[in-house]
Amino acid sequence: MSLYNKTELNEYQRDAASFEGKHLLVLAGAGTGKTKTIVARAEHLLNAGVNPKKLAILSFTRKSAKEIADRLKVSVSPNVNKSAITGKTFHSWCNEIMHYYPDQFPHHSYTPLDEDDRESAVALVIGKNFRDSMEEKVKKETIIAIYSYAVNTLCSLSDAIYHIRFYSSDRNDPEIVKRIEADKILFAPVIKKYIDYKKERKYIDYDDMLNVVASALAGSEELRKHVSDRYAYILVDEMQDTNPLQYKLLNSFVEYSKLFCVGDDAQSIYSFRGADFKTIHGFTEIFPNSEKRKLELNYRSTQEILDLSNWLLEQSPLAYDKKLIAHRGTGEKPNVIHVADDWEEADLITDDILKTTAEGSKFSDSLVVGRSIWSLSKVEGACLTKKIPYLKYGGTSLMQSAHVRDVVSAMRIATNIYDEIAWIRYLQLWEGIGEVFASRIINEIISLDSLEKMIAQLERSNIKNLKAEISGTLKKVKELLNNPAEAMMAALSQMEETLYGKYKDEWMHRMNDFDVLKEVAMTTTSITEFITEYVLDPKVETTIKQGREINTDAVILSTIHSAKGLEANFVHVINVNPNGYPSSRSIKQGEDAVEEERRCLYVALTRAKDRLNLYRFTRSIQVQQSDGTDEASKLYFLNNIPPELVNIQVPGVLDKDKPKPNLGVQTEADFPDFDFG
DNA sequence: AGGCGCACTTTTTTT
DNA sequence: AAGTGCGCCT
Repeated sequence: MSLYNKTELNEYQRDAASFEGKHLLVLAGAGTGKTKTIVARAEHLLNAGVNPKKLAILSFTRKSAKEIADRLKVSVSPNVNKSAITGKTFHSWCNEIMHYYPDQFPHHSYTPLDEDDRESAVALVIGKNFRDSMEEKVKKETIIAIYSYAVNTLCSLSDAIYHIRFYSSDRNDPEIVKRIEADKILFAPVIKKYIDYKKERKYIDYDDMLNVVASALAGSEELRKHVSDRYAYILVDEMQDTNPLQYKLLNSFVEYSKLFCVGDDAQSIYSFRGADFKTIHGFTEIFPNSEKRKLELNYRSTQEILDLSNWLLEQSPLAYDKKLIAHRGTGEKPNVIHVADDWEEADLITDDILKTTAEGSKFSDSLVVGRSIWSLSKVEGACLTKKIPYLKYGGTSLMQSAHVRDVVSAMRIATNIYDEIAWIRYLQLWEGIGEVFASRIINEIISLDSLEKMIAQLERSNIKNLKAEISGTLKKVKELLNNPAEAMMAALSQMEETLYGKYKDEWMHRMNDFDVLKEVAMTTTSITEFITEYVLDPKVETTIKQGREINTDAVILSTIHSAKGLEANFVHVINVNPNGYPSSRSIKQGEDAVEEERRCLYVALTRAKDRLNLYRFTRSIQVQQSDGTDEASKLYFLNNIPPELVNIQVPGVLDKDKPKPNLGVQTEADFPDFDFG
């Protein structure tokens, strides 16, 4: 069981895990035992008598944070309090800190806004009149991208505008400088209004959670001392994805806590959230009293898989200085498989999965990855028809789907009556109430100081056939503030008829999601806590039962981003086509974006232990051959792939080699008769 | 004027 | 799956 005491660690991993100095960065390539080392470090500390509550185990995503905590619980000695071991995201950690120090953080009780809510809030702030008064249409997505980039990278509005809108242009070009200034005049008032709006309505967005805590800690030595005492040891996974705002947060712990960070610059794929993979190289300069270690021996894959991965990085103009060496030795060459379309692709993949399971492998030995969760839909369909159980990682979670948001909106109103975004959604659900009526009603009630008064005013408004359920649901939920599961079921039963009208045939299917939601609700003690949980940790995995029990063996369908940290015997990477790797979008954005795409594909390739299959469309290759001059074809990552690195399989061509039956010779081409009668 | 249904397009990645 | 645009209905 114990990782640390047994011979499971190599000397480099053990050396890192038992580090005696202050701060350490472990630079570790894919498959070199990054998670193992961080788990061993935690175990080393716990064995030395450190209270598990004093460990902050952090990562960028929920999945990898949970992974470390789960593995630690298995390997740690039985006399350690396992319930105190938790993996946190930076966001959930900051939320926890706010709750420990409620006097320093009045924001601890604010309603958290997820990305969709934030879009709604910015749309409200822009407003129709404001939008019309502007010379050019201001898109809410642009405002959010600029604002979020500025907050996450601690940069000025001008720099953020440059980065989001004029990235590939010359920063000092007078024309660009002029356009940035013009944008500033346009965007600054909207951003100002959004910040004021959050304060007024008691909202807090994802970026605020980090920003509020990082700034408070930076500004108070007293607070830093207290919080550092609470988290004496900070372990950070996926350090290469850490953005400047998170560096600022960590920087408040360098005086009194010890940092232990692991990462791999070649796996940095979160620049859209402000991470810069080069920052990790400056670790020892940024944090005083720190050292660096390296792990280079790969335990996961065969050499053939690593040869292809290494080759991909070597093609980059950037020097990643990575050459993974397989401890396991050699195996099967990666396959590049040509398919006609994504239907054939899905068919081949699912056939392969069935073949491996027939030979004794588990479904979970297969992993299918794609650039977006949406691109995996054909594979999902094929799994359904062939009765292959699967789990989906990434993309829109169950809790962000429309029908769940509908029910949660009633719960949000009951806890924060000024939650305008929830009011808008809730009111528009009901027949006869659209955008205009909803905002008219909200204008009438939002300044009242209790839900009762709001409901009374609502009932006075002249909506014909005002349904009793509109106020009935809210009243019912209000009575159950400390029983989120009951409150949810009550809201659901009152709203069911209306929701059925909205979702029609889909409703029976969507309704099942509330069973999962109810279980989440039952682990919380108030609706406020439930809503925070809902935003910070929405249940992402959609379990498909397929006539089997939940949590049984299943194939994993995942985005590359969500697959980070995963591994599997058989890995299928779909749609490895020109215009996809790198994506045409990234080509427009310039070289840095293209390099991030390269790292994305690298992450995908290095998930495989024994067999790696890459799929690409035959037609996209033909297009490339007839016109090899366009940008997408030139940059395509599989161009000029040395033939000895892969097996290229072309099913159509193989068919041609089969001997053909003798069917006689048609001497003249003709068309069938057409009936003009 | 405002709501609603229908056809149509468009999807990165995560907290 | 969810957003957008358009025309019809109340």
